[in-house]
Amino acid sequence: MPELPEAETIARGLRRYLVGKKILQITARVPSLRRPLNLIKLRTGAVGKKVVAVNRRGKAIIIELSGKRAILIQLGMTGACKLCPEQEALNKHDHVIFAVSGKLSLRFEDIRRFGMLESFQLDEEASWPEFLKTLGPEPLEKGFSGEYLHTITRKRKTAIKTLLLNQRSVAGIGNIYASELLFRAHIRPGRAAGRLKLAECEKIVEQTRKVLKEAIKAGGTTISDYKGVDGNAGKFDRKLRIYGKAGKACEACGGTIKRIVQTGRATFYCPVCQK
DNA sequence: AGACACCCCTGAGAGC
DNA sequence: TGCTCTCAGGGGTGTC
Repeated sequence: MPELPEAETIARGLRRYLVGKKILQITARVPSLRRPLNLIKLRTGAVGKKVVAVNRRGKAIIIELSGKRAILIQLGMTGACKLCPEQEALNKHDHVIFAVSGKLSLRFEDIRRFGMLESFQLDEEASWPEFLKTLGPEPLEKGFSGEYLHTITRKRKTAIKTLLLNQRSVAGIGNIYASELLFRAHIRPGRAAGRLKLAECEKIVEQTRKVLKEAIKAGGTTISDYKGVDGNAGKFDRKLRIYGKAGKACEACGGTIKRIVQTGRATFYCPVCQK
């Protein structure tokens, strides 16, 4: 499900209600998500601690706690964080429940269980989840520039879309926005990354920023099951120009939108507009 | 090193 | 109605 804009929307929602609250207890209703849940480590790291901040890194949400502890939440394909009154009935796929002061309940719901929850020490990089250590620059920050993209792509034969999906290149771009931003940048997803000119890399960076910012404004994308902390769906799906539109007319040129598969993931593009 | 295929899991929708 | 098949926003692992 969630890419950067969805994670950002969730992080903002959590921040608003969670900062200053105390984690009272953590319970799990399944033994594992993507990996076995280390409930003991989660509890030792978080129970009794106060929420200091809620941040986002790429597609992941980081709940910062007192004592420099933190919880990393990776949403996977179908993960969602919901905040509700503690007495509210549990849903079938509410897998991990955080009891929070003020009679609140933070619930991690995840139909496909591709998500991950990990506890770590913020000021000890050695304790960080591997995923965090290797994550590329934030696409909305200065580190992600045309020059950066140009540099890391030299001699790379990988398709540009595949490279953008790799979280080590840049953090937070997922399958939907990868198609959308390449459409807006007029670049074919199958182009060898190493053959892109500096000006094209700049265009990609510019359109990445634009599309992500627009999506954050709209509260994320809803394909089927994305929800914000309050259960509200995002509205960006109404703004998608290319994703999921195979066989339909390109809004820019009227040409027919194509669907291809790259490393097992669907890609959509306009063969006329994108070179 | 880097580029893939495959796997984890449930549910929705299409087609028969 | 109910079966079977395909597909789905992520990312870790193993193999060539």
